[in-house]
Amino acid sequence: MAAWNACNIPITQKLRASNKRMEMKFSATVACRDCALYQTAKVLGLETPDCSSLNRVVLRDHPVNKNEVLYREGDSFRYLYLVHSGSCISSATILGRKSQVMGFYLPGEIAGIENIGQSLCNHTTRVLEKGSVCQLDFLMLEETLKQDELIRVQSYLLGASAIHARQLQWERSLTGLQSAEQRVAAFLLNLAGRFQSHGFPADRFRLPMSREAIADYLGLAMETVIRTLKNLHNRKLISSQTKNIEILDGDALSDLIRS
Amino acid sequence: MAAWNACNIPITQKLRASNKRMEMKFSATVACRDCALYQTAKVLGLETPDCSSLNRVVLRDHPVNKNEVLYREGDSFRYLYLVHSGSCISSATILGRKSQVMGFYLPGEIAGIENIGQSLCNHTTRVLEKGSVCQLDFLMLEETLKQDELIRVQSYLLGASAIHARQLQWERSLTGLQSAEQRVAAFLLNLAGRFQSHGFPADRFRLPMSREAIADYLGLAMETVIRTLKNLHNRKLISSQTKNIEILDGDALSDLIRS
DNA sequence: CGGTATTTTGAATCGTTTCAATGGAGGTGG
DNA sequence: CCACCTCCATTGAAACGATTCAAAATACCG
Repeated sequence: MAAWNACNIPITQKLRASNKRMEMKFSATVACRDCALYQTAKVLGLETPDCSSLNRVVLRDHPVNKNEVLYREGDSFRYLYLVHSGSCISSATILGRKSQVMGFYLPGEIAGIENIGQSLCNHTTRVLEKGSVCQLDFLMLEETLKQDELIRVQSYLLGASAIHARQLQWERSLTGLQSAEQRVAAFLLNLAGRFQSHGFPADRFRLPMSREAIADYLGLAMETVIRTLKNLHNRKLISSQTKNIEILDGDALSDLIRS
Repeated sequence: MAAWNACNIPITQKLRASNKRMEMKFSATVACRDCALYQTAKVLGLETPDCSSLNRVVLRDHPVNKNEVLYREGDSFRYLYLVHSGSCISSATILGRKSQVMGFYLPGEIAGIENIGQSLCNHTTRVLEKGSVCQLDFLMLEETLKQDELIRVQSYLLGASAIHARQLQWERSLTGLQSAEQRVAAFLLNLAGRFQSHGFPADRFRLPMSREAIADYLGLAMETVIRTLKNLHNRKLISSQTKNIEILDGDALSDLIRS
């Protein structure tokens, strides 16, 4: 299926190619605290199993429930949330309008990364599917970590931030896709690529978000999203039953976007 | 007219509030080289009239002609272009499609800022209206500048990069505006705010770009942009004759977006 | 003052939205 | 374990708005 879009960079492997990616269960499973700490250290590029210095930075590995708010628009920015399992949705009120869905955070991605470089949060992020997140104290980072750890973690976050900027640029280019079919196809391929880059199967996944959220994200009406998915299903490009998606012909989906 | 959108931060004043903004002529005027160097130094936050160290970083103040290409998609990223006069348009081929307009650079803004943190250019930027730009050698920065100069320039660029990210986020939210009228209104207000933040009048300006470019940028057909402008003109919200725009009722335009 | 590129206008088509009503899934409590 | 309730997904039909295609008018540049 080649590269589906320009945004699918494995965050967890960006800076350390030799870093064996951790295995994450897709459904919500609350790992033991020590294990979570260890996983987080690995993700951040810290090899030492002795990650005692992380104890003050990684505040907690935290089970989260549906609709729980991680941070709210206007909050002062301090924490990052590494999504271990479950998923999140972030929205913002830009242009003075009603809140619009700005993006989704899948397992392996970092909620709050969009705030780096700013003092206030500009999104509201809430939990879509219950799971667990690791809360990192961004301010504490600089004070606590050992010099070499700090550099590694910082460069990791810088990389993650660049990845987020690319995702944003990709989203911005959705405006150029006029037809609902193209937008939905692009959306599915983007999700597939992100799942893949975090170690999950690309052609078979469960949509964490509602049809309404997809519609808002893509700038379409909910009914249009539904009809488009059904149409793609009937043409055997995908299999779609409620939240379960299977990509049957990724190349054809790519062609849709290009035409 | 209050704040029109969340992206209107005076780049030239972001980090140094006490920095008197330089006067720039709107139409193309090629300043003498020394003068340009001095202006550039001021914009970057360097007070010393002795900016000899800038000589190796600011390669040249360079008159540019319409359609001239500053950098091309895939080029290795090295230079930033401070737009002194004239304006630029940047486009990219995302999602494997035909090139899409991704944004515009007005006088006082920095073309190439979107590449910071990446090794390759991901946009193609060309000149819309002839003018002059200052070419900065981004790689040379670190090697050449004195320590305190380097820090000041770097933090300036970081701030500019954050501003670009906010503009990108604003553009991303265009997807949420369904009607052509809302998109055009948002576009005009965004332009007005950017002109204002760079020291130009907000309610009376000349569109640097063609109707076709606006249409591509907003994800509309060119004819729709024309008809929408005409409609806003007839309703006396704006005055529009070819490239000359006057905003007659900014509040009403804001209301359009909100409704 | 030409010649070209851009802007403007009109009319028909197409696709998306909207509104309204039905169907189904998941969660809670008896 | 089932009934119930609520939220979410689905379907249909009508209306609206943007696109498309084609032609004319106007601006811009050398």
